[in-house]
Amino acid sequence: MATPKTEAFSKKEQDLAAFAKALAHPARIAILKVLAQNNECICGEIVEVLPLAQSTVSQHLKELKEAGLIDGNVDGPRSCYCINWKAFEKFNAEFSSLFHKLKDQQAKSCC
Amino acid sequence: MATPKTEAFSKKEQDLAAFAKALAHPARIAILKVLAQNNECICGEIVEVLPLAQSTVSQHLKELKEAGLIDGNVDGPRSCYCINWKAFEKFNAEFSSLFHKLKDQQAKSCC
DNA sequence: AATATTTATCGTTTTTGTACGATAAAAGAA
DNA sequence: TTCTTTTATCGTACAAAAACGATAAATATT
Repeated sequence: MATPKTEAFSKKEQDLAAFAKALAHPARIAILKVLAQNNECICGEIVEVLPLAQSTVSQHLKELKEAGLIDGNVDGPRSCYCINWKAFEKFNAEFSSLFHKLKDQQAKSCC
Repeated sequence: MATPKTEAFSKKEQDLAAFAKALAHPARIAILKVLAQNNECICGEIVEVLPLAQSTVSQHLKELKEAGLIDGNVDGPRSCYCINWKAFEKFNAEFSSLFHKLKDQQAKSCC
């Protein structure tokens, strides 16, 4: 079977992996940049900038939203997205923490 | 077509995405933890700890290696892996940098 | 009311990821 | 040399991701 075994790992590991997965595509990193640069974070603007079809961009936005990294509000016929800084910072901190925790544990390199 | 369009993005975006992808599975995060905890980072030890088949672990190790996050030395019939701290720190810094750059750019939230 | 604009969702195709067993390769032990 | 141990790789199967066009839903505009 090729059923993923994500359940077999700790919640923290799962959460961090999910966060990393959300950033694991250049389009989604590009989207975050656009959201930070433009005050008007309208879906259409993102579509104009990225070299992807509208439906594909919408899909990436959905993934970022499900990961908690962005929020989206309906504004008439448009959708306005922006970065969820709280969540973003939390994950950034957890990631840094992993790095430093690992480094502290490392007694001495073996190879 | 469903051919990924990674080439259409900047190198920095691609690199960061590749780094994130390497961490986008709980097993690979777990492997990094084991590598940091044990001085003897033998493949077999990792296999014992993880709930995955030997071939699957070997595959994950390969991905981490290709991402540059770990180094692997052959030691007789065994393989000894350890974290490449230089690469790890570099990516950690770039990731933090992205976060702070985004945050500085954010003039005011719009939604 | 009819039309246009905007975006989410559906359906589909292709590619990549995840997982395993089986086997090959390499080195140590008998 | 033969056998055992260890790990990488191959082949395979299924799952999930990435991409697109088409369409539906919601709201403005005329």
